[in-house]
Amino acid sequence: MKEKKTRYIILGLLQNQSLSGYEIREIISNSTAYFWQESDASIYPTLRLLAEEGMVASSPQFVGKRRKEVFTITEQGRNAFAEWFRRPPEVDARRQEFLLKLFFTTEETKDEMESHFKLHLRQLLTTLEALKEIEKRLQGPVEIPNKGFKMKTLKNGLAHIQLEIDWVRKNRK
Amino acid sequence: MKEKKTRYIILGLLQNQSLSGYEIREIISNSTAYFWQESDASIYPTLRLLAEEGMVASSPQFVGKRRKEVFTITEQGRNAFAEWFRRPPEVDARRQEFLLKLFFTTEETKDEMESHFKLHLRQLLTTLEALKEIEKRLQGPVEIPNKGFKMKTLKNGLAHIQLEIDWVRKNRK
DNA sequence: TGCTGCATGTAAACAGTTACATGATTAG
DNA sequence: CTAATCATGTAACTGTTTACATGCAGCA
Repeated sequence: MKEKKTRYIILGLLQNQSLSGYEIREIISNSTAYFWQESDASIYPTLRLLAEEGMVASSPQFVGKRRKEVFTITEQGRNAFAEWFRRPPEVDARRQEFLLKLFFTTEETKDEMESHFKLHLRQLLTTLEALKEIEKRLQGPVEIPNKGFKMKTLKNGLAHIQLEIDWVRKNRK
Repeated sequence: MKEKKTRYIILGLLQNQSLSGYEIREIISNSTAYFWQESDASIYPTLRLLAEEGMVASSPQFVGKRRKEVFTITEQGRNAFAEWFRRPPEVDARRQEFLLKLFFTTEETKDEMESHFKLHLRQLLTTLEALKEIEKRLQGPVEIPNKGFKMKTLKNGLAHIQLEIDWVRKNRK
């Protein structure tokens, strides 16, 4: 029984504030993307779907002349979110192409793998920086509801990234 | 540019040996599934596709009276695999429902999250055991081509699982 | 004038999963 | 005899991505 998970990150973000599709995209891509990604194009259709189902209500807002469609969660939406939250999280399908390539590495291809290691490390360091940025923001005086749990989520990411960096440094050569 | 990745794990497994669809399924579900999963139903159609493309050749084999369709990689298949191997691994779409729920936890829902932690821990311990089993097999005297790289892949998994277990133990309560 | 960022969307294609279906063989 | 395992498959669905498309506003 598969079911569109995109719904829940949207409903989750709408718990504490009304947001436009664009704002949701922004939040996802620079704060939750490290543990939950969505492609840009998936936001708008899902918002429309949620609106049709009565999970969110939309109303146009204007900043100057620029129109924005702002979405607010409804009581029904809150219930659907709570119902999802209670369900045990599904184990996520692991598909790590980097490890698949490592697994299939041979004496003949180990130099190619070595270059994948290099790239992997660079990407990890970039991600690490990004996460540290978020950490700074989160540690700052900003008011964020349920900061503690968001911090825990972040720390989990930081720990895995740091482990992976150490592992890469030990295993490449 | 998305492209069926299922092809490559199949081609990879066929590098050193000819296998039937069923055997491929078995290998995936009890040895690579920890970093690369495939649903059972995806194997057979992909094998047929690969056969149509000339990447694999199939020939019926009989064990007693039982028919088995055994697949062998072709030169073309080896080239396609090598070409894939050289390409930089794509960053995998992270979608960790457990973390998404942690991120959205509030004072009101923290008990529910606690029960998710419990289940998560149990699942981690099960996975840890399974990985240790594989480790034992791998450390044994069995002849496995390019053992070293397979061992590295495994150790990576073990390290992350162990980290996650420690993290869970620190963060639940 | 042209570029960047804000803002919203659609159509088509594709990958992957679920659920179902079938039958042979072997071990207890 | 019957349950488990070996063995192979398909149809339908659905979630997701890719690529494309549009237009306004502000700034240099």
